[in-house]
Amino acid sequence: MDTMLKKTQGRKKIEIKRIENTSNKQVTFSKRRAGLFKKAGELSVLCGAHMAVIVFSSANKVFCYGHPDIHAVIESYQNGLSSVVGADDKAQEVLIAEYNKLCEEKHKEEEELKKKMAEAKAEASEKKTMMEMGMTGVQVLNEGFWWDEPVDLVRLEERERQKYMMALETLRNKVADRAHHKKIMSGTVAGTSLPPVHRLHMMAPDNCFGTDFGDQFGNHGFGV
Amino acid sequence: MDTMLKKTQGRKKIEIKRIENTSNKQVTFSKRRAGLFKKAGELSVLCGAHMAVIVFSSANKVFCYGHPDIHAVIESYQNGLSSVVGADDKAQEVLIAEYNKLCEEKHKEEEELKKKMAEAKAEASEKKTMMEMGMTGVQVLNEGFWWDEPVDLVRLEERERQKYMMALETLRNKVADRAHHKKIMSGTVAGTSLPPVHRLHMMAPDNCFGTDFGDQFGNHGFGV
DNA sequence: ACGACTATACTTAGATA
DNA sequence: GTATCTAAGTATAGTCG
Repeated sequence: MDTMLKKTQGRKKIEIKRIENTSNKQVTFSKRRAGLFKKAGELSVLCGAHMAVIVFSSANKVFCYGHPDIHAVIESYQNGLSSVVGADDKAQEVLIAEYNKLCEEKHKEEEELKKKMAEAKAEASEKKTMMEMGMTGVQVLNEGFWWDEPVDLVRLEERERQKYMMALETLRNKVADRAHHKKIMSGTVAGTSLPPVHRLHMMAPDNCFGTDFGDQFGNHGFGV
Repeated sequence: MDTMLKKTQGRKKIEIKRIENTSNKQVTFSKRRAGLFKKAGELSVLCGAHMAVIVFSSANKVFCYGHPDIHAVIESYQNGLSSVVGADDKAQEVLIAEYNKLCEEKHKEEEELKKKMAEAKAEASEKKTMMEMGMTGVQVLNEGFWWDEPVDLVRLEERERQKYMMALETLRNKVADRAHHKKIMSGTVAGTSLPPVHRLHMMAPDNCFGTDFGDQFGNHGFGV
C-alpha cells in the first residue's frame, strides 16, 4: 500500500443551519440552487408535474424555474387561494374567525410599523432618494434606500400606495427572517441597491416539450 | 468468493423522461417531491434564502413550500420588488429594531408550534419531519394530519376552496387542536366528489423554464 | 396502496487553480 | 466570481413484506 495522501478530504457532513461565513454561503447557495433546479426539472419531466420555484438569494437576486410556465403555475396557485364564498362547517367557521383575528393583529402591526417609520424618517437627515415601483419595470433611481425617503402616503396615488405597502411587506419578511435566525444585521448585504431578477440557465431535459396536457385534467392522475 | 445473491439490484440509472407507467410515476413523484422539499428547506436554512415552491401533481394536487412566507415571496417575485436590507442606515436600524420587537412573539409561537408538531409526530413514529429544518411555510408535511392531504383545488367547489384555504392560512400561523380538526377537515376534503372544474389554463409548453420580468436589470452572479 | 431495505447513482463540502 | 476534482454523504430505483 502506498502512503499517498488523499487529494481532498472529500465531502464533509454539515449541520443544516445558517452558514455564517459569507463566501462559503455564496458557494453553497450556488451549488445547492443548481441542484434544486435540477431536481425540479427532473421531477417535472419524469412525472409531468407542473411547478414553480422562486428563490431569492440573501442579496435578493431572484432565480426561478417553472414548468410548463412559471406564471401560469403561480396563477393557478393563486386562483386556488382566492376563490370565494360559503359557510356551513362549524370547525371551519372557528378557523375563519381566528384567521380574521390574526388579520386584525397584522393590520395593527402594520399601522404601528408605519408610525415607527414616520418617526424614523423624521429623525433621519434629509436624504433625497427616490424609487419608482412600477409593476413592469422596477427601477431604483440611485444608491439610497427607498425607505429613507419621507414618503407622503397621503399624496401618493392609490396604486402607488399599494405598491408601497407591498414593499413594506417585503421588508417585514426580510426582517422577520433575520430575526428568526437571530443574526440581525450581520452586514453581509451592505450596499446592494437594485432589485435584480435573474434568468435561469440550466439544462433542458429532452422531453421538456413533450408534456401531455390532456392528462392534466383527467381522472387518471395520481390518487394520492 | 461466495455465490450469495444480492438482495436487491440497488438503484438503477434512469433516463429523465416522462414515466409512462402510472403507479411507478406516482411512487417516483412522492419520493422526489419529498426530496425536492427537503432540498428546498436545507437551502433556505443554510443560506437564508427566501423561496417559494409550488408543485402540482399530474392530478392537480398542489403541494407547496415557502420560506419565510410563500405568499410574500410570490408577491415579491411578481412585483419585482426585492428590497434589500442594508446594514448601515440609521433610520433602517430603528425600523428593524422596532419590527423585530413586534415579530418576536410570533416567532416564538412558530418555534413552539414546530416543537409541538415534532413531539406529536414523535408520538406516532420516530420519523423525522421537515419542520425541524425551519420550514416555516410548509403546507405539506408528513402523513398523519389533515393538512398533509394535498388539496385538490380543481375539484373543490369555490366556497369549499375558500374556506379550506382560510383554514390552512390560519394553521400556518397558529395551529391548535390538531386532532380535532384533522378529523373534520380530512372528512371534508376527502369526501368531496364534484365534477372536475377546469380552472387551470396552461400556456403553450414552449416556455419550459420560466424566467423573470425581463433583462432590464442585467444582473448576474450572487452579487453581494 | 405504503414502508423498509439496500445497492447504486448522484450530490456536494472542501480544497485547489 | 468560476470551475474543476475527489471522497464521502445522500437520494432513490427496484424489490419485498
